[in-house]
Amino acid sequence: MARSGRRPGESGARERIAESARAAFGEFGFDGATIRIIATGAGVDPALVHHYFGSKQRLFLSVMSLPFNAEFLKRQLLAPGLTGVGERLVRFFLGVWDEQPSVRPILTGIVRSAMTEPDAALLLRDFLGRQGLFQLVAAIAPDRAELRAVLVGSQLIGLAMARYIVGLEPLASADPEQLVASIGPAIERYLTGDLGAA
Amino acid sequence: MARSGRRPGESGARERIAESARAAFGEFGFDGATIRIIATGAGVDPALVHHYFGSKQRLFLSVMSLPFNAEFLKRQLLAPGLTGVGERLVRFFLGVWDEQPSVRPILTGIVRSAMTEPDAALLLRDFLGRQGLFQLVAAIAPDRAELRAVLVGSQLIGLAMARYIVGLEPLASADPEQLVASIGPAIERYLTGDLGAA
DNA sequence: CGGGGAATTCATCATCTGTAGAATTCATCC
DNA sequence: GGATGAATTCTACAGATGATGAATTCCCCG
Repeated sequence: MARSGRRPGESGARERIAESARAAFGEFGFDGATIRIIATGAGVDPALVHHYFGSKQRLFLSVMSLPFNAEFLKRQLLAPGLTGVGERLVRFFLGVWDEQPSVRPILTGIVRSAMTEPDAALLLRDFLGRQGLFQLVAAIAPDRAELRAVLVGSQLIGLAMARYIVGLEPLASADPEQLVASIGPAIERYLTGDLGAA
Repeated sequence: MARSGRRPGESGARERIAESARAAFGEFGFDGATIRIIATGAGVDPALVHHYFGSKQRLFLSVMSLPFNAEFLKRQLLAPGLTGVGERLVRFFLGVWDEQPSVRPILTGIVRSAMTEPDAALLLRDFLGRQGLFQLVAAIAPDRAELRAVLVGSQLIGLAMARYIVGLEPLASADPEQLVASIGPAIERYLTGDLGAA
């Protein structure tokens, strides 16, 4: 008579929860994405979320990790030489946001949550700093690589915020190649140019 | 015996609530800043907040308006001519964040809240777009002023996020003049340079 | 000196939040 | 085929949150 208990067949509930969580974190941020919203999105009882992931924080950290491959990026961006590396980086960055439906909620979620959640801010710092961009920048310009990396990071994160989160026009609906041509040279200067006195 | 009722003398409660609200919104964002936190910060009962401002949203909008004076900025930045206008804009921008203790929580609050609160996103769009930066940019470069304005805005907002909200090193503790020298030319190119094909 | 209105607080509501524990159902292994 | 354990749900709690309405106290004007 009761409807509790295990359901027959393979359910894949855990993966459905993870996907629903990514979507919710991406749309509403850490605070706005409630466990009940996530559970409903996965067609599942809220308690099951805790059963699998323990707490909301652990759920966030388990599910929102970025598949960032610095080695691959280095090869991809530096193969044609140094000239045009700024354009290529912007093109790659926009491509990830525009064309990869699985990665986008992770990125928006991290950015949205980093404003208020220290854990998310840590993820963002890692991506922009030592664990992420820095690896790439150090291979291009060893001198003052930290400063160059965060300058590039600040422009890229500002671009993402304006285009994808705040929806600032005409940035939000600009043609990607227009942005590559506009922003690429600025990035390239951060990467290889003269940054002024220390 | 009861402690309710009006208190003797001038209290300035309304202004204390406004200030406490600015501080709380700046530190915790719209969602994190609860009415109780705001009331406690003002030394006041939570109901008084509603008495004066109606709802939390109206409180936010009443209290978080930016004193942005485009005319003053134009005169200030364009007086010495066009050369170096990028550096001057970055210097002015950093000066507002670094040196004006009253404006800073408003800025952090808008940025923090814009990630999840549509009203705050609107404020941010206004500041970066038609009502704000665009006024300045149009006076400098009439051609493609909208695009130039949002490009400048994206770099400035990214800088603010990295330096003041996420605390990304070495950006967070960099010397302002170092940042003026590093970022100013990029801004200047957005303002006056060639942005590539349309 | 009396009354109207503003300031302030109290008590409270309905709702939502993350989380925990117990109960129920199924799959699998011996 | 009974036992063990995992999957899933139910019920519930304790706390926080935004909001409301009534009560209380004071100021000011006549």
